[in-house]
Amino acid sequence: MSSPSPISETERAVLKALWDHGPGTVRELHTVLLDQGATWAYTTVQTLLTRLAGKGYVECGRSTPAHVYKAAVTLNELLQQQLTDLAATYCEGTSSPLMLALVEGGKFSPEEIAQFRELLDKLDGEPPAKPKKGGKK
Amino acid sequence: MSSPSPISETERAVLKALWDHGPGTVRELHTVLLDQGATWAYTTVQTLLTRLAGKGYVECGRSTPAHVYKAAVTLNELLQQQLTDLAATYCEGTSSPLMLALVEGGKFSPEEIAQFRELLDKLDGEPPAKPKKGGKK
DNA sequence: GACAGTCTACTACAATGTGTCGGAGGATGT
DNA sequence: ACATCCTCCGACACATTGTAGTAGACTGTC
Repeated sequence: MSSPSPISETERAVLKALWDHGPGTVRELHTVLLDQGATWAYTTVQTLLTRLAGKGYVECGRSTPAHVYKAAVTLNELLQQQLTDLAATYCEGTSSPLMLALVEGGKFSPEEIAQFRELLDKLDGEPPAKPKKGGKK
Repeated sequence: MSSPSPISETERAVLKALWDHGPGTVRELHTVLLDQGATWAYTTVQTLLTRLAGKGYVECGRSTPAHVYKAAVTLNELLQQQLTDLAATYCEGTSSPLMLALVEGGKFSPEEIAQFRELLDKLDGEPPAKPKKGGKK
């Protein structure tokens, strides 16, 4: 079920490079990463990419001459996954404790708070895509 | 500081037992866990407890005859820590992307949404609980 | 068609982290 | 003093992670 393979530190760095830089070949990503200060060998990046692909976080386009890798998940999706995982792990799947902790722990600016309100409004307005009967509104 | 030692699956189970059951000795916790279906040996629980203590998640009261262990963090604190960690890892420390993902991903009930609004109101009302000196702009 | 350069696939390996305990030796109650 | 119960330390196999080398397929160019 929801056993999202964990992403390690280094794998994350590669995934981020993919997000920032967009799809690319091993060589391209390797260059990008070196520019960012990494010191890995070409093959290391390749391994990382392969592992990431194995875990489903990136896709590998089999083109010529070199494979092109691209992120298979967005940052937002990844966050959602992690959050879901947290909820499952600690709160029997419910998310409200997370929300509580987030609001309590995160120091948000008034602007952000306002933004969140809008988010909530939107949620309220158009519930899920499934029209639950009894529009209790 | 920001390197909260990770808690493993099994360690988490023990921590949960501590939360649910309250402070207790190794033997007590062991019993509780067996009841919950675990099949660990007494010493396994002990190891887990020790590791948890080493990581700072539980405290060990040196009483006679057996040490009494108790959780050193609450669920909420742990969640906050994990959330902070997530934010640091993926969003350069900002929490709003998390909020966004949470709201988008979590299917909240109208009641919960209303509850969140209240939370936000509270935040809004009494902003900086800590008067940071030197009004950093 | 042979060569040099580029790629991918496969393999390796040490360092950690995890899951699981066993046994030695000290403290305790009777 | 004896039977217990407890803690401390050490152990071990297995999975994951970080890091990379090598062999062999491909390809564009004389």
